[in-house]
Amino acid sequence: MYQAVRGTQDILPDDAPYWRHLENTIHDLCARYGYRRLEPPLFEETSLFVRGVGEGTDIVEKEMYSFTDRGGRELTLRPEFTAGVMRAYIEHGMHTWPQPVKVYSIGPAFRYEAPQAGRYRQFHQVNVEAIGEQDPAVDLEIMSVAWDLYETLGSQGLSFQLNSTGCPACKPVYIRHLVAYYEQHLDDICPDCRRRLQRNPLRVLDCKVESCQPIIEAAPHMRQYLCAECAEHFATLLGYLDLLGRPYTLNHRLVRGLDYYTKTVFEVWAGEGLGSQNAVCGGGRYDGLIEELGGPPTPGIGFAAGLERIILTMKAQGIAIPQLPAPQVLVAHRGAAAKARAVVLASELRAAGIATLLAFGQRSLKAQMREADRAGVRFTLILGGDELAAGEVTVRDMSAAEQQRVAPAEIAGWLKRRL
RNA sequence: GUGACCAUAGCUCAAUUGGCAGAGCACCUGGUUGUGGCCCAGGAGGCUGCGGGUUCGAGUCCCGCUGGUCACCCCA
Repeated sequence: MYQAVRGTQDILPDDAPYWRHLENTIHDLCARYGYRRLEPPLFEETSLFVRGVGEGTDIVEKEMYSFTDRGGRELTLRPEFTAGVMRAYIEHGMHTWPQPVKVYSIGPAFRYEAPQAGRYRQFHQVNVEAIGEQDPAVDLEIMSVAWDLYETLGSQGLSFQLNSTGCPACKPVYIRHLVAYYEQHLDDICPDCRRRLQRNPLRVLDCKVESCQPIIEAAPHMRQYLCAECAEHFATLLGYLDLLGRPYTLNHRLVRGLDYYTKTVFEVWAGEGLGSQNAVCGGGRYDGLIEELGGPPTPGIGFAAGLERIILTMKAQGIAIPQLPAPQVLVAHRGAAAKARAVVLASELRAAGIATLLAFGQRSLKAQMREADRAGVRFTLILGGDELAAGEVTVRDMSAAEQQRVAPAEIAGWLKRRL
């Protein structure tokens, strides 16, 4: 028997209301902040992601769904959104638009990872970007969109983790000091950290091995090495956050897996429901990315949030979602002639804007009533020999268990007054 | 990619030292001639994830594969 490919899943009708509610919330929220939708394609040239995400990252090294198409192009299913959005910014000359260009995207992304709770190979993200403005107020705005998303949904127990990773002027200086510090403790750290020191030194900061913790605690912090510009940017952002009374946790160990981040980086951590995955949202500033991809020097900041993870936390916290409207009328019938009338009646009711179910087959009236009951409709319309002869329709109010005859021409109006 | 645990009906789970594969829910049909929910009766639904092995006999024991969950890793 076929089954969904490892790491992929079906969104079934019982879960669909969560998705719809979440997507509606995102669209409303982005509109409130003046972000417009931009949907890049699901796949791009592989080299775009290699350059954009970074050659040494896990994503590029071992997680991309890459393939060669029939024209010999090297393509990759997007593992994240930012690279594609930046490509679109450059390709469509958006640097000539009013800056910053504020856009968002919703859709699937693909990474070849070991699936577990809250982690899938096809997963969905909302991605929000503000491109072309370096003002820390933009950092604040991006973080506020993320904040408001969770606030609007009613999520509890979230924490905003915040750090600055500096810029090309100060980040390398810090890395040199960090490496120098760690080289004095080579015998005390775990093998993974010794490897990280070679490949991606910042990653030692989020090592979880017990014996590495004291080393990390005593390690130099990025913030001690921020250049004047980065320090001022960060201080201004913190001031804005304080003005709005937004709680955040300064986390000097927060480093992110994608190479393009500069200055502000942040994550939102969920309290429960995600197993060992705690990040429901991650983002930051990427002031060098567009230039790296062949565009003009352009600052930018954005974040991505995982929709599956948001829904998992919503369920874990029992967050209520709006009920989707269900059909309120079912048309039942007895006999071929009545069924023909029922087919027409159902069509007329839908045309009149009344969500209507038609009983299929020619099952007993009992079975059709049972179907109406399970569907939860308020009225069942019955068409049989008697109704045909009288030129009327029987309308049964399911909750009151009362019924009456109504003329077909009046039935739509009769129902509309009561629904 | 590494390690641990797990896999029985659509769902949640039973099945004695290895001895005929079951229940609840859900689904279908009935319980007089055209009426739902509650109740009663019946029915359908399984090559016990897949493939090998041990055995007179395997859902049960062994091996491999696939998938799920968890941890590592990483991230949304």
